[in-house]
Amino acid sequence: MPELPEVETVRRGLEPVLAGRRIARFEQRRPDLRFPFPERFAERLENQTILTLGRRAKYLLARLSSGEVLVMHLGMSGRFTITLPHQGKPQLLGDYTYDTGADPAHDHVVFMMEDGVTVTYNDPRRFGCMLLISEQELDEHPLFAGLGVEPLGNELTPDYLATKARGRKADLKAFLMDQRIVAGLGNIYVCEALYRAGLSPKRVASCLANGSGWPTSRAERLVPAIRSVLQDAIDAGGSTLRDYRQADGTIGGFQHTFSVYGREGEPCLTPGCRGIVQRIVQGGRSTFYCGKCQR
DNA sequence: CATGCCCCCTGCACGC
DNA sequence: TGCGTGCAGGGGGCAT
Repeated sequence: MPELPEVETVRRGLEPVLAGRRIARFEQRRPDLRFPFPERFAERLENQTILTLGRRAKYLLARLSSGEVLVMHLGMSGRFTITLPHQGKPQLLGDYTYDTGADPAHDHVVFMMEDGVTVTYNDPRRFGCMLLISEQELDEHPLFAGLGVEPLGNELTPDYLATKARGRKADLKAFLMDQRIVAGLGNIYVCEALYRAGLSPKRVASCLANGSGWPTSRAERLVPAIRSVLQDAIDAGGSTLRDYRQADGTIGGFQHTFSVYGREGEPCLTPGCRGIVQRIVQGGRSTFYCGKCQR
């Protein structure tokens, strides 16, 4: 799944075809994804103009002229495909060129914009979701109320991490995976950030604070590690695992830059380190790290 | 409140 | 070729 860099990449890909455009028709092909689709979903979308396409954590937020916000999450396998209209040919829903290689059986939702551009949401595992929430209620909605800081914003500081980590018994991996602490990190980028910071994923989270609650040098290292790995990934257009593609059909390249993720048994890339990347399981999910240079 | 585990679902790689 | 197993980028819900 798309973690923050992939969602941001998708947002940037969709923005030019969605923002400022009216949804002419909307097609919903099944009753639900992770949650049931909203009541009267198509009615509430059709003829609305998408004012802006934003992102919070791993959620895409399409602000509509009606005052509602279309909230979209890609889960593990969600993706969008943009299809341009055939030249000189009326573009009808269901009559579009499918160009991603994805199984059309999992095309659950189709947006047709006023200019004939089609945006299709495909999600084999259906862990994604779409919700309509009024703009006023967005911040108080259960999905958003508890979210932690945006890692690329100004609020992620060593002080913040130390405050949140103080007294925590969970390990660093679980702490950073917790969306209530830092919103948008996932399995890949937590592993990569901990590598960049030289911190073991098994270390207790409270090691980010000292006895007085002030940040330790570990917290000081972790902040730039998180920021840089996310920014580098965004700059590379996200990571492409299996058949994930960007909204415009091109493929992100950050997976070629992974230092530890998916590299079990391979040599650590830290200059001079003779360690081997190992895979362990934490909270039921794979963690990759070098036990030699990540302490 | 914090923590850990299960589950939702499909596709794919692997070993036999 | 077929089949069983384990694994996959998330996160809600529940028991403890």
